Amino acid sequence: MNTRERLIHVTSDLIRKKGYFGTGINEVLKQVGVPKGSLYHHFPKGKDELIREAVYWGGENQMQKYGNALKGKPADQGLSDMIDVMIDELLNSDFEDGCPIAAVAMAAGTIDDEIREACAKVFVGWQNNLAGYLERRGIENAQAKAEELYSMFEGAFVLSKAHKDVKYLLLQKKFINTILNS
Amino acid sequence: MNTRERLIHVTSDLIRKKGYFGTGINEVLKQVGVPKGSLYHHFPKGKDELIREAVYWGGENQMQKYGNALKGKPADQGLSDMIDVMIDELLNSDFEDGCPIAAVAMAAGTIDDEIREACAKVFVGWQNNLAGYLERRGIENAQAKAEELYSMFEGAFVLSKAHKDVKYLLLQKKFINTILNS
DNA sequence: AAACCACTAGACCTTTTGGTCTAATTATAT
DNA sequence: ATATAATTAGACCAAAAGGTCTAGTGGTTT
Repeated sequence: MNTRERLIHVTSDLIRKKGYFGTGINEVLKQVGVPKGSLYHHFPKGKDELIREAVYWGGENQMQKYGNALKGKPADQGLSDMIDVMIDELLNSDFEDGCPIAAVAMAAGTIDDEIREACAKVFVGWQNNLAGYLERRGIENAQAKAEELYSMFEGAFVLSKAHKDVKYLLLQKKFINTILNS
Repeated sequence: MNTRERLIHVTSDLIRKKGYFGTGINEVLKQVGVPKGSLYHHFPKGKDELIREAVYWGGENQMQKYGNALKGKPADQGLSDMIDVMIDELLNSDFEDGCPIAAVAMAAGTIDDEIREACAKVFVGWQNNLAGYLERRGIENAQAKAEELYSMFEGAFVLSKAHKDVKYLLLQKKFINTILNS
């Protein structure tokens, strides 16, 4: 893997744990093992550009994980497995890895607006992807339901991380059909 | 208002905008207009102690706002008005003011665990408060529904802030009765 | 008045932050 | 082989971070 990609991957990992302000350029450099010059060669605009790319990459990476969980399953089962993806990420990281986008999005309004837009685009991409999936399974109001499901999951992700307890994500499973059949 | 309270209020305002890492002691000091000595007199353990107190105060302050919105109304109307509290906060701050707890909670696992616990306690307090409210209105499974509603609202708060668009919070209103009657 | 207390004041310290800049190196052409 | 471009290397910088420490101020209490 090349330097540029490694910088993005490490940054993506850090921002999901610590957000925009908590992610330092020097820490990224140390983890990747490259000097400053490399970073500013690949990302001339510095930290903001790096974080923006990490948001996009983290978003696509996560969408693939969700896609794999959904693929070829009935809606309720697919969504339940999607929740398991989030649960596993929390458990496998001792509750450090939350949503790869949310921690940065929280600082929206106080940081570069292009980064906020990147977060928003990722969220929309996820929602549209899920809406298509639901539509293909004949579910009505698929777009609104996809948006609602992501609201629920996003909130439960935050609460489960804060409590170091996956119960909030597990609770979502009980409401999947409530939403799908509403 | 005394110095200690002003420090807490300003810190609470800052952490809801920028989270734990984005909130600097020097900025708090500048906004309150007091020197370092005052801060370390009132909060000998420094930043972490100040943030913890700000989390608790912000949590109680927010619960009061929610309580006022709910008070003396049927459940669906109360919850709808509670959502309006969040919407107003976003609109009145040009989408800078999100949940007063979530931005700090996102960094849980990488910061002082007592702060994470403070966030968790605030969330539980909110949920219990809402559960009691629902129970008093004869709603079954009040605790689970209260937890679910907060998951939904918390997620929608994040998404609406990221999009600079209150549509996600507005969408929650359409699902209030879906949850209450489930 | 004297002692004591809570609090303010801010200089100062170390470490870290994001960023710039110049040299050296490595690939890729020709 | 040589010129050219891409990349790495890291010293260096100003600003900001969180924190410590000593003086001083102002009000109570005795």
